[in-house]
Amino acid sequence: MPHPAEPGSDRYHRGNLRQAILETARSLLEEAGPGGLSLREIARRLDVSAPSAYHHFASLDAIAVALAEQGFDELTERLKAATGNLDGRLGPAGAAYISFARANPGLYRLMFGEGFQMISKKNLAVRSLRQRAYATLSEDLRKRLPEPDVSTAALFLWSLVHGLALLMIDGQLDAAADPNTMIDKVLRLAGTGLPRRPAT
Amino acid sequence: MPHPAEPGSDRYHRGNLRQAILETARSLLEEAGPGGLSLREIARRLDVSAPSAYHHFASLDAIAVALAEQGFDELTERLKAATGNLDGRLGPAGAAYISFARANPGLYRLMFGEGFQMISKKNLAVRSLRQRAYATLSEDLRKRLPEPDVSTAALFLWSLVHGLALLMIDGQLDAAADPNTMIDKVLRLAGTGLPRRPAT
DNA sequence: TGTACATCAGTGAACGCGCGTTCACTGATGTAC
DNA sequence: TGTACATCAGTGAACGCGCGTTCACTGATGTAC
Repeated sequence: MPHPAEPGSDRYHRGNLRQAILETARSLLEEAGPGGLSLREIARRLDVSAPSAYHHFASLDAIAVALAEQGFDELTERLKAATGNLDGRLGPAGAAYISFARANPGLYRLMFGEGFQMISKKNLAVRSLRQRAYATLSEDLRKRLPEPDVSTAALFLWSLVHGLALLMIDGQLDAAADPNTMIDKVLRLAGTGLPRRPAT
Repeated sequence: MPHPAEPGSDRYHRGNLRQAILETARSLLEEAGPGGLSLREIARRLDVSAPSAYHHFASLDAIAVALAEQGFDELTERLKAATGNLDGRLGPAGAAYISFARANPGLYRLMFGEGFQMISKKNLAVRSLRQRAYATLSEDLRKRLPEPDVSTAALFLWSLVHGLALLMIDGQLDAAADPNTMIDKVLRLAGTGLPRRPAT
């Protein structure tokens, strides 16, 4: 009996393949990066034929977009949790942002990275998700900063955490140092500014 | 006469194919991104057979590494030029860094981006180029900043310009604003730090 | 309760594609005599 | 100056690969009577 699909077994029939595809796609994304996402590999891991996915997603692109949506939801949630109670400190939000990226590097890259190699539709969809997320974040910043040039401050902060997150994800950093203290120190510098050179 | 190769013509025979491959690869890189680099496409554009490349490069990877090397050389040069005469201001160096990335987005991404999808050898080679570049940069910073925590300052600065460069390359920013003034404002914030929230 | 049937989530086979690389070759170049 | 020859940058054909997607199908599910 190859695939008897007894009721109660964990065969897919009737509904849970969609969910299984997303979960598997997500681990594949973390293992192989956005470029490694492959419908055939997902199907292989689920021990299911490749075309079966087409009953749940229009294309591989659609799967990637669904993952990116998950990612933006989760990131937003984490940031909300980090900024919730205190109302002036931005450090915790920055740390939460970077921690999300470090916990989900493949997903983070899908969300924010390499716009270039994406196929048309995915590119547009993901781009608009990004822009929505950014709008939310800077709206939030607006409440915490003096009025003039909020947008510069938002861009400054986003650049900083985005850059630091990617450098860490890419393993470009001193392996010796403790990541969390490094993040902490860098974010503190965002508050104080770079030290001036010693007066000559 | 299909390929008569008269002396003085711009046929490749004897030596200039290597150069031509690098140039074409570089424009392809800018058009299609690192993921779009393709030996066959390069050959096609040069109107040359694909295997001919193997007389000059061991593999497609080797071409990519050669491009990355070019990139690091050029970036280093630009930074040197920007920091040469003045000795305390970091703004010009930051601006030069970002300007390099904006002028060569594909190359910049090859150099610093998406480590994940690279094939083994290329990955290692490019990674070590990056680390070398970073070491040079922070060595230079060491001369411009008060001693304690130079490495934090270097990481702060690198994160900021890297993040901002990528956001601009990806076209994630307000298309309305003028890029150069935005860069300028953000870099100035790196000196002063974020404004404090209004005292309650 | 038992049978006929529509639904639709799954299947295997096949499509066309572009890729990096290998192979045995060819034919122009430039050198040795 | 003229001929024989080694070199080696180029060639076309072919390899095996993995991919996304389409197609006509099958067979279990759950519903209507």
